[in-house]
Amino acid sequence: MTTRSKPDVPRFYLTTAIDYANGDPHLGHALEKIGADVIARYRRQCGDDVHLLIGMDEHGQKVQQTAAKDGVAPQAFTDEIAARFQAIWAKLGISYDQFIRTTEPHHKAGVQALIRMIAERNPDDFYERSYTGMYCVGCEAFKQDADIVEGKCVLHATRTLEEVEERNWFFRLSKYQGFLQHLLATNPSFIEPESRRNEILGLLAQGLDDISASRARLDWAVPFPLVLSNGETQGTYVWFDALPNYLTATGFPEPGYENRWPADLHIIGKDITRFHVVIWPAMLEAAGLPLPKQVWAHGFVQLGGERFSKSAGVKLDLGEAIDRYGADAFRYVLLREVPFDSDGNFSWERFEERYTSDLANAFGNLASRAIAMVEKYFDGVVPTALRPEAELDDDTDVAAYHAGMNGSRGWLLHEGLAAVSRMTARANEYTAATTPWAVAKDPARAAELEQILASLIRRIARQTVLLAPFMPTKVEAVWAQLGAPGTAGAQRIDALAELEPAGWRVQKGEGVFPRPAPAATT
RNA sequence: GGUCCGGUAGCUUAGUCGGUUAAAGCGCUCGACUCAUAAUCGAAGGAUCGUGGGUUCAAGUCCCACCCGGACCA
Repeated sequence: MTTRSKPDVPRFYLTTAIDYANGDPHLGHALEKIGADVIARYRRQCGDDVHLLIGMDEHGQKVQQTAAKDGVAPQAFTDEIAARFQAIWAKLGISYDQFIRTTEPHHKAGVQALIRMIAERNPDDFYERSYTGMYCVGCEAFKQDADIVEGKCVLHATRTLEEVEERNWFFRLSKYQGFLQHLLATNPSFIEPESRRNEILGLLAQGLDDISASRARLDWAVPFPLVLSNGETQGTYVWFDALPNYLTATGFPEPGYENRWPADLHIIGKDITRFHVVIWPAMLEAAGLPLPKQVWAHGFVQLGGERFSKSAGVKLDLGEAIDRYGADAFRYVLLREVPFDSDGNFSWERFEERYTSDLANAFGNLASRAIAMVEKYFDGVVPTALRPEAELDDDTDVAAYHAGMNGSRGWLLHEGLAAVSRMTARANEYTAATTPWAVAKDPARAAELEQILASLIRRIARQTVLLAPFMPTKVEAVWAQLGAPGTAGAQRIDALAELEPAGWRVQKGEGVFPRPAPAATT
């Protein structure tokens, strides 16, 4: 065992899909990164040593062509795209620990090392094969007849298909079919949710074809380390370049990478499940490396009921969405509205409704009214009092929150938020039922009043901690108004019972979630 | 064309092994309250559970076909 920074702390290495450097970040990218960030923050608040990886996939013919069209070098082109992605992640508060780019020298060396490792361990796994077909530059793939209309690819009608014969390195994926079937049979949670696992099982049952690992005419790529028999050196094909980023990010093949690898969780979109659950484990197995513990495929966001797409003009300006009520509100609404295990919808209308009802009216106003009463009746100092029994009702929801957040039943972040919402509603009901403003009028009921307000502040403090992974900035404003020590984000999220607000000096300030102006409705 | 997933009140969803009047939130309507961000609390209304068959004493919940949406593969 080599040393690591925090030897006695459970580590948690999670990754997101690297994004293709051929356009701007959009809502779909944001959903994945926000979800991953929430999980990362949650685990940090559970005390884990978390490493969140995010990055860019920067090679490929399409990038090269787009750059050429813009009259810039590919590296300069991807530098700018990467900067734009990073700017958005910063704006969204994504707490990534590492940002990998596949054009980094270390990544390129790592990809080559992995390929060589496979070739040494399993000399038959890479072989040469020639192939003839219609090649679409847009797809960077050969197309079948069904996808060709009038000599053009149906997905890229503006580009001309080329008939191409080429000799490539192939990877013997078919050899790993049994291995993969065994993997999913013995370790079903390797891919979740279940619907995605079924998809892969169906795919495996149909049988696997070998896949191409290198491509001709692929200049903007990692040079494939094996030379073809005709002396040609080709570029490494996309998946052999992109997938290993999770591994090369740990320092592979340099010593010490085992401290991080294998990853605990790959978070990806449902469209690339196949690559992460079939090709990637097969590559690792071929190289004799450990497999990641789990792949989680989230769904897609639709926009206003329509499929998100650049070409159809159905898109949402991320910057505008963030500026509306701030990054935190956007993070909250997105994860509340879109189930993290399936598809969901996002619209400005829902955004307004969610923000107003959940954050401004329910949670924001709850904090506001409780803090105001502590100021008014107790000069701002939270009284000491025994917990009312009614507070125990929250325990079920706290448990439901953790169940949604810790992956035990899948990564159901929306259920975590729903649980907090129920706690907020319960606190408002409690306030209405106990009527502290009426109790305050009777000096004989002082003890009762103390209990009510201590309970309310304690509940709000708990909810604030539970919300911290979702709204890292806003919760600190609430935390400060509660007069709580330290920061909400530093609180152990799995030790809420220890939160005791007696003696805190509250201070009411500006509403943390101001109600939108009536005219703001779109 | 094949595989997989989804189609439940205006909207978003929950409905575990099939079993009493199909549940919740938001929105809408009415009532209450006044500590609070015209917020909150309570109540009411609102669903032929995509369509058509079938199995069953009993189906949103199982089977078949079809329609619609999505993803992947070809």
